[in-house]
Amino acid sequence: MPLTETTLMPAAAALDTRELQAWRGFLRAHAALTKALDAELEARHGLPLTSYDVLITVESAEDDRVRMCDLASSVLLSRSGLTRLVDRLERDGLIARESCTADARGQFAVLTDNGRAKLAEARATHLAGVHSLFLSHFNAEEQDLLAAAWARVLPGAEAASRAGCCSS
Amino acid sequence: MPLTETTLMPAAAALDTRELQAWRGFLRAHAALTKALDAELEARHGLPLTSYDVLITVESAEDDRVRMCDLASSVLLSRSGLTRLVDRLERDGLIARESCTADARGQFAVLTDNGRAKLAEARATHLAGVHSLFLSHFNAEEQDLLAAAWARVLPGAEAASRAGCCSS
DNA sequence: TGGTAGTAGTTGCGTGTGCAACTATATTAC
DNA sequence: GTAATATAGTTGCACACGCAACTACTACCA
Repeated sequence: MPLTETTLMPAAAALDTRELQAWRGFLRAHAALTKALDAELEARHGLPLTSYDVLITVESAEDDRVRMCDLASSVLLSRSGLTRLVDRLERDGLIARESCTADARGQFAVLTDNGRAKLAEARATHLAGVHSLFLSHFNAEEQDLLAAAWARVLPGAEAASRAGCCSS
Repeated sequence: MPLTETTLMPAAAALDTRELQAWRGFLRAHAALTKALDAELEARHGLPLTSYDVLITVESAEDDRVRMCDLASSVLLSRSGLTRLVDRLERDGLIARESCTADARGQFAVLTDNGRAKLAEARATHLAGVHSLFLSHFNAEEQDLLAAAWARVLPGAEAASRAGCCSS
């Protein structure tokens, strides 16, 4: 239980209820949304959310192919994590690897026909889920506010996450 | 498309840029924020974010003790995941287990003195991080808007995530 | 040209997590 | 009181992920 006032650190006051609801709501909303969307995609199409993410990223790229390193940063995975994920998608026939002629170190992840078909199925499910569970709660103006909010938060957050530790 | 009621729209069109920024920004912001906050807590106090979450939940409970199952749902972990996490915290001397006299199946996770001390250290770091990376980007009114947004999203999202699949 | 530094991708290993099965206790029905 | 069912917590297992080390290649520089 709360005992003494916080020590002599800067800005160490506990969060007030407004802050707490803004922050913890954000965390809970993310957890619930990703869990629900992942479960739905998995149940209806046997496709985890991360795999869907890869497929849609590849599909939206020029010529249905993306370099592995670009893909990794797009889908928020480490390079090794992406290697393994693409291994699975290749095993399932949804993605193929093609080597890059311009840079012999490079590999492209390329969408196969099966991958395109699977994505066509899954996209409707996923978009409907994102709409009904998230976007439908906001009108256009509110969506703009959210987008603006992330635009303010993201630079600092991504810098801090890359740095490993935010200066202070 | 700012649909007002949750109309069952089948063939969902692709997200427009406003929707995309609201949704993907949310995902990226969460990933970056949790990664940065976790790394900072780990670097400065050797405490992962999930462990911090457990400690603060226990501390804010009556008598510094919480039943395992309540703790699991508070920190968004499965029961088995929580068992293992509490194992680690017990090994590190931050949490102790005490059996529950009222229900012989039950266990309490109890904060130890070391746990309380560690939490006192870590709290300042974490709160400063949450402020600087997230809350500082919003004034009080905007924080209220965010809180209201999560209040709208959460019931449906948590219901869907519990159901396993939100049969649209 | 040769040497050094940097980058792309993969692999070995450790870790944190969920699911399903299990034990032990509680609750309800009869 | 006993049987059927539900719940609390733990354990076995599988899996997805990150880090660090490694190979292969590219880029830069003197």
